[in-house]
Amino acid sequence: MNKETQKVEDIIICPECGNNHINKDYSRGELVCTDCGLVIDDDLIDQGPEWRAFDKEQRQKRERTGSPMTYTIHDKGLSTVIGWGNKDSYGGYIPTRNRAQMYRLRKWQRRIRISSGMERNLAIALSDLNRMSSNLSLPRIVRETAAMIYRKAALRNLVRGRSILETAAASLYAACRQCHVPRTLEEIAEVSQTSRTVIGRNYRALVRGLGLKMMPPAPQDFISRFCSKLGLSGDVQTKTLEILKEASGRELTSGRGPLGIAAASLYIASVLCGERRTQREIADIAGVTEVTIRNRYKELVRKMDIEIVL
DNA sequence: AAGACGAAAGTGGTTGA
DNA sequence: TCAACAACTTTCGTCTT
Repeated sequence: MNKETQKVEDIIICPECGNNHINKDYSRGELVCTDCGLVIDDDLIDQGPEWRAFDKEQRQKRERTGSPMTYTIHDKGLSTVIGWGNKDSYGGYIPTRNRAQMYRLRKWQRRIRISSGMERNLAIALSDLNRMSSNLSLPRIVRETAAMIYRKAALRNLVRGRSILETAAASLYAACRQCHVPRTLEEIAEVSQTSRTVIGRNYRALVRGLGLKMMPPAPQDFISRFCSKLGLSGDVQTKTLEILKEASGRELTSGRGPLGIAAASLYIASVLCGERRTQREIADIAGVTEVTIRNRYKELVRKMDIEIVL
């Protein structure tokens, strides 16, 4: 089909004046005859996207429905933005002499959007949060939780006097734990350009200041991740969880680092299932030392009457 | 040769006076 | 502010597979 025929097919004749100067105004959903001004169809449906998107980025740019409300944008993605087209709300063009005024309006709109110090603070923090959780490929729910925690912290003036980045990292750590997708302090530190110690300190301040009820991380929560990193089967995972259940039933887990417990039970399970990994391999993944695994697993084996043959 | 073992000293953070 | 403290790490020589 060449351009010529396509053009012909698109012509709509105005029933009022018989001309074909019809203007489709998708932004207002109207078919208007530019000669006599008759609105032919005010219920014009914009059928499907007139654009094509080849990748996610393009689609995000072109999609007309906005994102759902989210805590990860500092104004929850709900603020008004003055559009850039030089048209007024009736679709008419804005005269040149008013362009400067429009420009100033847009400028102030932007400034109001990120006005107070807190808004600015939030904007920075949330972009940090986003970057860090991307690097850790954390699920959306964790990002939202982290953003919410940071928001609360900001509202309670817990950020002033602290580094935004550190507080953001601490929020993320807290969110991970709350959502039962724990990351170690090391892992958070890794992507946050700060130290484990500092994040830990800020985290504690956060918990105290917001009255968050945080349970110590459960060893169970680490298992699936460690297993997949070690290339261990579901059997091992199941076995590990069994061991952990038994161990916590016998009060063998309290007062011990959950990472050490997780690593030790994983080691035991890997041996029992005939998919043995060395203490060193597991230690590296879990972020503890072989010695800790050794101490924990000896203890578990002794107190739980597990027979282990290396 | 690699892995497991365990003793001993060191580390960083918490707690309580 | 400081010392005691528990959990964990580092280090290293020895034993096991």
